[in-house]
Amino acid sequence: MTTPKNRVPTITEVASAAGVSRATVSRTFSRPELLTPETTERVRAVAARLGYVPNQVARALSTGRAGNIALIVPDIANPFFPPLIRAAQARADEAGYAVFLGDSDEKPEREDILLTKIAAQVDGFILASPRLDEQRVRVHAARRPLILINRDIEGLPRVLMDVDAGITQAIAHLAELGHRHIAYVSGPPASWANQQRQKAAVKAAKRLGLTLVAIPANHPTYQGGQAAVPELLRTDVTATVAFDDLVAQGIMAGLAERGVQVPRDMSIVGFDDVLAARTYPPLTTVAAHCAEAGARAVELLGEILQSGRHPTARVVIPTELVVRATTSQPRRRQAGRGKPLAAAS
Amino acid sequence: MTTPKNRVPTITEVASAAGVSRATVSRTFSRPELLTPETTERVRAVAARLGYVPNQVARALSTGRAGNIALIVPDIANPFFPPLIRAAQARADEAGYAVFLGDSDEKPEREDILLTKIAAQVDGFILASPRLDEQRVRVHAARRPLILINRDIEGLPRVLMDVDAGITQAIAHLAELGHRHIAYVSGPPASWANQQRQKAAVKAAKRLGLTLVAIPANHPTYQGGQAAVPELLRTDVTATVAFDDLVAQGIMAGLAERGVQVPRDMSIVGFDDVLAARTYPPLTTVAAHCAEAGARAVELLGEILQSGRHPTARVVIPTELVVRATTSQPRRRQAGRGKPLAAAS
DNA sequence: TTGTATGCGTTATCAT
DNA sequence: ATGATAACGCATACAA
Repeated sequence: MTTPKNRVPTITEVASAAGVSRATVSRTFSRPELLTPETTERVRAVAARLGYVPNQVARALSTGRAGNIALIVPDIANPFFPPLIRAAQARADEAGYAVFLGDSDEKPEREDILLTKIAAQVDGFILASPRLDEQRVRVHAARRPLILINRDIEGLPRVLMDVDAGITQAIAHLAELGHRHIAYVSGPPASWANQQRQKAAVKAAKRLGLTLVAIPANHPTYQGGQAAVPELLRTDVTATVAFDDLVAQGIMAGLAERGVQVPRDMSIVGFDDVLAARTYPPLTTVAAHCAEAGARAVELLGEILQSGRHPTARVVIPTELVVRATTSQPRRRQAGRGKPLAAAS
Repeated sequence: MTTPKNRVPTITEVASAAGVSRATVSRTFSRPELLTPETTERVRAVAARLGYVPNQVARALSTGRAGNIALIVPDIANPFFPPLIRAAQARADEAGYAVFLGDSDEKPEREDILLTKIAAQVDGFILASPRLDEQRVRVHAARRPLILINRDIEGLPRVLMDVDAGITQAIAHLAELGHRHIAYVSGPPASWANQQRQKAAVKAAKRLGLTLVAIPANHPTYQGGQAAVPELLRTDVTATVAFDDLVAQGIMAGLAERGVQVPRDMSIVGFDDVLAARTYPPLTTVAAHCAEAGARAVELLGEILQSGRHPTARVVIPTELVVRATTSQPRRRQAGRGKPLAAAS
């Protein structure tokens, strides 16, 4: 009824139907304070009857403001991102922005392409855990407001996790339980997040007099964690801190396959807290509050877009250890590691 | 170097720099076959030097084609969607489309708003598991090409899962193991997907002479599944088919809390296969191939946009049972349920 | 308070 | 094969 044909009416049709100029219709939707309440109301009524909706494309071309933001992530399917995306989306929505989602598939060059391709369609970018090199990031940031998540580049607005606090708590927790030898199973070496976490782990371990070995997981995935288990078992560690929850989960699976019990034979600590209590046993992990990170990034971007200013804010989100059930005291005899079940008898 | 200032050059600047008309520059990027190879190359060179990128907004306004598609989902954080989104995103990218992501937060009215707000900026929609009522969906579909995922509305192009096949296999599998009383823990009653699955379960159970009780999980989440457990234990079922993997996982957690062992005391079957083997024990589930659904939906939309035709395709993606470790024969004595541990002694 | 006229960057129509 | 020019739908100086 409201829309006789498939086409949505334009501002011109509303104007003539309401007996006003196009400018008045425009103002009705963009700057109603310039109009008499009566006019606005009348125009609104006509517009509603006709099913008129301001054309955002035309608006964008005219004003230079797209009303959109872009969120670019390395892998949507990584459980770290959905909560972040969800929260960002919700905040953007409140602020009246629609969001483009880009998945770079962990490839820096894909990030670069996405960034340039949609630049004209968005007012700003949020780059989550970008793999792109610093120089390129700066180039893009020079064109449009750009917020970084999980990457600390001087001079750019960014939202970070307080990795140090969480990791320190985790290592202290393990030390308190009596662990002396622990492993850090790392994520992508090129990842800033990984470097931060590894560095923090090394520092905390040193301070507490623990030995820490780093074991690479080629990919920050379940499979990556699983694949790291053989090398993990070649060491004599009694506890493992994983790059993230996904890797931790993979490690747990790999251990289970080999009959190594968690936490009896090996304590595990994850990072991110995105699996909640959804592992078995429920995972002890460092909560990174990724949803909050997403929300804060959008807020930051919104402020920049509103003010036109360019504050190089550096938001740090606190992290903290959440102790669940994958950590406990090490077994008495740590000697015969490598064949833990045999050693137990 | 390539970009002296923050602003990207317009077609006019490229034109004058290359000593050609704006039309020629335009053709260089949209219809190069109309130009001499020499001209295209020359213009391209100048454009590259200046850092020119065609402005998609202006393009959209001029052509009516936005070069974008919208993907709307009820909840990004539901593990069913990330693989779907990821696959859709990848396909869209190949076809040169950027994608808007909308999260309706399971609210029909939010879907409605998103749909109308973004309409002008996209060439078509993909609506995954829409909660919106059929009439409204049709209204939107009349304006722009719209593909449905997980919703069967006559006359609209849609991508569905062959729920019947998977559920039938699941029930048959349980029957074969010796289960006689099974439960279906349902998802959102308003959800078409839930109705399909429940219907299929009822039908399959009847055919095999099993009794099936339906137990509601208010929300299709981990918590929802967990909350359904008390009611589940009040019945005398020995096996449960859950609305989806998330609910199944919640049920497993709820059972574990109460000392009910899976699969010894209760067999569990999920749906979707999005948790892979990431539960403990690894979940027996119906694989729904949601990534493929996302990809197919984009392909379908692409075809429609290319051809301008409006084929009301109905793509059905096969599903099949994946047996892992949460299903086994029922315990001998089923009498004293409700306090399964006591009964065991 | 409202109307008039111009421009946003591009494509498409019509010439040449 | 290329150039001139009018849309596309809207916002906004400027005028009234």
